[in-house]
Amino acid sequence: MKGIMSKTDVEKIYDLLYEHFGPQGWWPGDSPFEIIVGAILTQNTNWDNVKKAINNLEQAQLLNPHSIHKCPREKLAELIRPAGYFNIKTKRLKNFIDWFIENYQGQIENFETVNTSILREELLGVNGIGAETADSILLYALNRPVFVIDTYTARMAVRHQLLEYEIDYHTLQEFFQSNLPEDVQLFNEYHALIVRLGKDYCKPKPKCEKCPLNELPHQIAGFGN
DNA sequence: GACCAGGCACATC
DNA sequence: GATGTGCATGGT
Repeated sequence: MKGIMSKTDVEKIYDLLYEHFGPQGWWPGDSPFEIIVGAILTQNTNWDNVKKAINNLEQAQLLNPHSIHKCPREKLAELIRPAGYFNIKTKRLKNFIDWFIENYQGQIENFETVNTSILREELLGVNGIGAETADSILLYALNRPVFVIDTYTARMAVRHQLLEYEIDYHTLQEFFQSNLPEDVQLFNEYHALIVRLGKDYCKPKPKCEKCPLNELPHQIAGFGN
């Protein structure tokens, strides 16, 4: 995949975002397991709604794999209702938990010996876990050096013309990973900053006036997508 | 009321 | 292989 920007440009974007927004402190969550639950619940959903669902789970003492495993679907669905798509997300959460307990005894530590690309394939094998959710789990819950792509990333790439063509998930991921040092903390902060950019400026109806990326050399603000 | 939010699987052509 | 659709709550 051919990017029209240089390695230093990709790092320049990071610098601009970091200067503008500062550290984002991702992922919000107190444990790897909570981060995984959040990653599933936040699919196509506002994070504020996810927080309500996670609070409900915490109040019900369900923020651990075995408790969710034993929890009836109806009760689980009711607790995560604020996160939207609660029926499908109940299935997805259960699918993950079943796999996690079956293969790893519900122990996060048991992931440690598994190669990242193998683990990624295994996660993708769970119905309801796609590329972004798998990568979010790998990066934010398990500290693996995997760059997370989301709708904001794709939108930014189009708006700011990072690539000449092909903006599918894998291409975008390769673009960032091949132009950056393999650094978990960098990947963590970079994706979080892109989401912040998306929320503040790179929206479906763009607000480009004060976008920190206006300083980019190739920038064409407000077009695309 | 319309639009949007830190996707994904599945149906259909 | 590409494109369309269902899933759902809550804030702006």
